Amino acid sequence: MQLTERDEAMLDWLSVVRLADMDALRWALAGLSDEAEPVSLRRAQQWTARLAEVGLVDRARPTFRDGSIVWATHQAIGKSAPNLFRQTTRHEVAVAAVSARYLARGYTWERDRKPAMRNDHQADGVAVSGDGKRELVEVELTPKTNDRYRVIFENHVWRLAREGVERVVYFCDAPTSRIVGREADVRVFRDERHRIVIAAAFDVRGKWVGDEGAAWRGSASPAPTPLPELAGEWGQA
DNA sequence: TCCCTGCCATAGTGATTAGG
DNA sequence: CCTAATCACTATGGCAGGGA
Repeated sequence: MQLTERDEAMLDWLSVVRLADMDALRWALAGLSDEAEPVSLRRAQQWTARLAEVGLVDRARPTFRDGSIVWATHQAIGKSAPNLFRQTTRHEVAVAAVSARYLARGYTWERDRKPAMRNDHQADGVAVSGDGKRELVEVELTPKTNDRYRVIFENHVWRLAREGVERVVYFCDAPTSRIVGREADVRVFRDERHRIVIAAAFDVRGKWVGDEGAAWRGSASPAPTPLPELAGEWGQA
């Protein structure tokens, strides 16, 4: 087996997101080949098969109804295999789905920094565009308590103002998007509100159903995918 | 039914080797 | 030395089979 640059980039990415489903792999494989459209499901499965054969990735189907979950093995990245039965697994798979779509848009993906102070908040990921603009990415499939939102949005506003963060983007299911949108309306100053973008991109089971692109349309930065205004349906929920 | 897998044929690419 | 044939891989998609 010949390990290509893209294979290595994929393993690096899996090292960051830990888990991904086949759909996320389709986007990540495209993004790391500088392509904007996802590769076929078949292709993603075969990529997985190719790397699984030499022990660099492993996969499982925790519930047979859903697709496979793929992760990089200890041999590949020096991290132990994830526990697929934790509560947070669904969330991690969703984060990977979002992350992979950022890759396909030419962003790179990083883990957010560890909380630096009391009341600090660590986002699910940081997407960095080609010209270095950073946006915090949150994936929320269940609403948090109001009190949590107070702390979190204070932190977002701080980071927008002080840490050079361009935008904060939430990817939610529809009910959660409404709640997050309402919180953002209340807690973020009017003239900063447009820098919090909320997309209803998942169904309640955590499957991506979003309009590919909606969440990027409000982009505050011109690159890499300059697009006009945020579509209304994603806006104030 | 949905989803994954194996097997198949085909095409493109880059490296290596045989022939002139 | 240059070109062409060959080889090893990867990419893509069709189709049948199998499990829950």
